[in-house]
Amino acid sequence: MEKGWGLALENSDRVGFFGSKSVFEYSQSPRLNNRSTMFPAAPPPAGEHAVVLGEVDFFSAKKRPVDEVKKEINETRDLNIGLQLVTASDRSKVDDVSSDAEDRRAKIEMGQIEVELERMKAENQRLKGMVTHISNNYTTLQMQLHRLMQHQQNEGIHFVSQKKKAYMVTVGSLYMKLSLDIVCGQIVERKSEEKEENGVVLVPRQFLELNKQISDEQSGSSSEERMVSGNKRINERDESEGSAPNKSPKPAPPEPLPDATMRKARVSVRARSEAPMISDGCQWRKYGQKMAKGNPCPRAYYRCTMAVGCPVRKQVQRCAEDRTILITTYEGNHSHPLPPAAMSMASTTSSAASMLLAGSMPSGDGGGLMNPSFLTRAMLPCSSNMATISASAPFPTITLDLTHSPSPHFQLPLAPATPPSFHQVLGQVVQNQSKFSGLQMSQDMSQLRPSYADTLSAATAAITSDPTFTAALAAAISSILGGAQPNNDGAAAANHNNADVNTIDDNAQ
DNA sequence: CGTATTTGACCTGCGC
DNA sequence: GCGCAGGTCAAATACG
Repeated sequence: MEKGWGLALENSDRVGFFGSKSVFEYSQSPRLNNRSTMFPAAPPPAGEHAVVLGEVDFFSAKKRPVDEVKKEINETRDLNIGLQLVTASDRSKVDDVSSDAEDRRAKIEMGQIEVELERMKAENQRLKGMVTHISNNYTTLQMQLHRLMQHQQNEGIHFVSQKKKAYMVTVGSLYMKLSLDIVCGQIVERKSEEKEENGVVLVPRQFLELNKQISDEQSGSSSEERMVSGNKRINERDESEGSAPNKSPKPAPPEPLPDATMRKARVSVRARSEAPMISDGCQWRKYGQKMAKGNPCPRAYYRCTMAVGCPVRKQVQRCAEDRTILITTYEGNHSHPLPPAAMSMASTTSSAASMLLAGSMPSGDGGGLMNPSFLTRAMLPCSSNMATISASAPFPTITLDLTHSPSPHFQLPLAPATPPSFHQVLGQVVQNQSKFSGLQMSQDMSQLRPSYADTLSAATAAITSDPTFTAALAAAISSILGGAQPNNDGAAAANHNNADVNTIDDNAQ
């Protein structure tokens, strides 16, 4: 429906219209029985002016009485689209009025756009403020991390003692356990020499499983026999895939056993909890319980029931020496989507398994630098009371100890019945990795035998550059950010003499 | 009645 | 080869 601008001639009953192209005069014609009619506008009498009054429906107006149309025009005055005086006799002026009215309409629309623009500017400003705030927080955290790294560098590394399957080293006030014997072929050879001197077997079975290339170099040794025996169960399960027979003098195939490794990689969590089981976001079904030797508390076996056929299992057992500590050991990777609350756990086990698997990968550097012992050192160095790799367990096991307070910067209170969340655990691991990345050798390192110092240097370089560890760490971090739910639980503040066989404290005594 | 837990039996690996 | 220990299975039982 076209609308035109209503014109009124001052001191006249006549009403005119003009649209975008034409100008008409509208009035009642006595000649047509006073019916309203539209005809081309005649010039107004001299001295009269046409006044743009307001907007009116062009076509419907001509069928209505003049007074009614005039009334409608007047009622639209508040639209503020006219009121410019022009000389009706000057057609060009009328055209100008038309053009000007269009401009005014455009200006109104422009005004609305400007209002919207202002609103968007304000919103943009608010979002900019948020970005700045987040950026500042990020910078602050980065500086804190940098200070932590520098602090750790100042603490240095000190060789403490040699144990049967590992070497005890302290980083600052914390212990770390190094499986130096399986770092690379050269170190293994040195261990063979030491074996003659000390009569000890230094190669943990599970690590040999993951690094057959190294073990193959020790053909005929007792270590290999242990490896073969330890692999028997895995090989039997993989017989359908054509694995090499057990106890064969022939070298094992160079390819690792990723499935078996992933299946056997474990993540053990120590946490103070009165509850029978820590809440990890998954659904579990108990399928067995056994009394373990040396522990009056039974060990319960659970399997994941969130999906049919999910291979993930876990064991729950209380620590023999301190029954307030609940030891939960996870094994395997979920074969189904996980709820956010379970993402951190799944990411942890998956990352651990990935890193252990990476340790089994054949390496072109002549010995597989990124083997599981590196993971040990990656997790251990600055928080051996936080995360350890077990050298005595039948399978590679990462132990996250939440019963200690490894760092005042990350110390969080823990209610006795509420275990810490894995977001905190992983955050600690991230911190540890950061600290280790900035690790430097102290003067005491020069007192070590060269092979150990070299090994530690190599370990540092490997961990800081290894993409697999980075990827695993990224997975853990993304799970923290993506699946984390706020949890104020924390690690226990009190120091505790950890007596579990899988932890470093016990081995260090 | 369906589901979860308990518990003794069984299997397997490993040391002696 | 035997015995021990860890791990799993499955029938019996408990529970809602």
